Amino acid sequence: MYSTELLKGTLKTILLKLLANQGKMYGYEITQQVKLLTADKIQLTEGALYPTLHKLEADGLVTSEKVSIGKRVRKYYLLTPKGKTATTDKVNEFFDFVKTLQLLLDPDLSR
Amino acid sequence: MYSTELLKGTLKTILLKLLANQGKMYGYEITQQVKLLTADKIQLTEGALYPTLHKLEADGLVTSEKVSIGKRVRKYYLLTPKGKTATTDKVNEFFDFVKTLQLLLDPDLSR
DNA sequence: CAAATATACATAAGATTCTTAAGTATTTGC
DNA sequence: GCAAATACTTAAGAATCTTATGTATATTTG
Repeated sequence: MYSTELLKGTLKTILLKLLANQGKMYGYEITQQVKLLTADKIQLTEGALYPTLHKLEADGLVTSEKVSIGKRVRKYYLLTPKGKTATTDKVNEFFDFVKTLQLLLDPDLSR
Repeated sequence: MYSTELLKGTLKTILLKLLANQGKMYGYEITQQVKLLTADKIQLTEGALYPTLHKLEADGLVTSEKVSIGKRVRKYYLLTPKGKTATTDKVNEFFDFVKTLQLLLDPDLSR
């Protein structure tokens, strides 16, 4: 587990990219996928996840559809066209940022 | 320039590593170095920088010494032993985090 | 030489984003 | 049947950033 201050600023990017890869996902599924894919190193908390999903929806990057499973309701999220563009932009920006940070944090690698 | 939410969580790491590389630096010098080394892509704001330096000092990771330049006073910061350990830890943690995020953001690279 | 720009630090108000916590309810496994 | 897992929501508080303001000295430039 990381000192989660690192997660700040990358949560939206993670969510968008997962949706881009998987088509559609619901909140709980996202937490499990992230836990699995990162070998427990990143564990999303509900208090961060759900408000962020709502924000993405409010910003028009995702839409949601409710699906009843028995008496329970799952809320699936999927990317809008605007969301697809945003995903590419944000992922690129992240890797660019990392490259830039390497100039500061690891001068040997950037020679 | 990046959507600065990415900077969150990495500012302390940047400051510590710069001090580790350069021995000692003062605030304004840090802003200029970062601007230069990142080709203007990262520009630290004073409102973020100075409180963070104060925090690092309060946490015992750096000490400061004031140096008079004419009538003006520069405040140099330098790492404590505790700060040196923290620098290594934080830089390692950052690169580990990036590696983990690649599992999520760029599945092709992690095969 | 006056005005603009650069150097240098500090801090407060507000915004954003996270953690922690509490609440509600259904389903599965033992 | 009871614990754990599934599933979503929201509120209070903490942390970290931006924007803005304040103060002051030094240098550059027209």
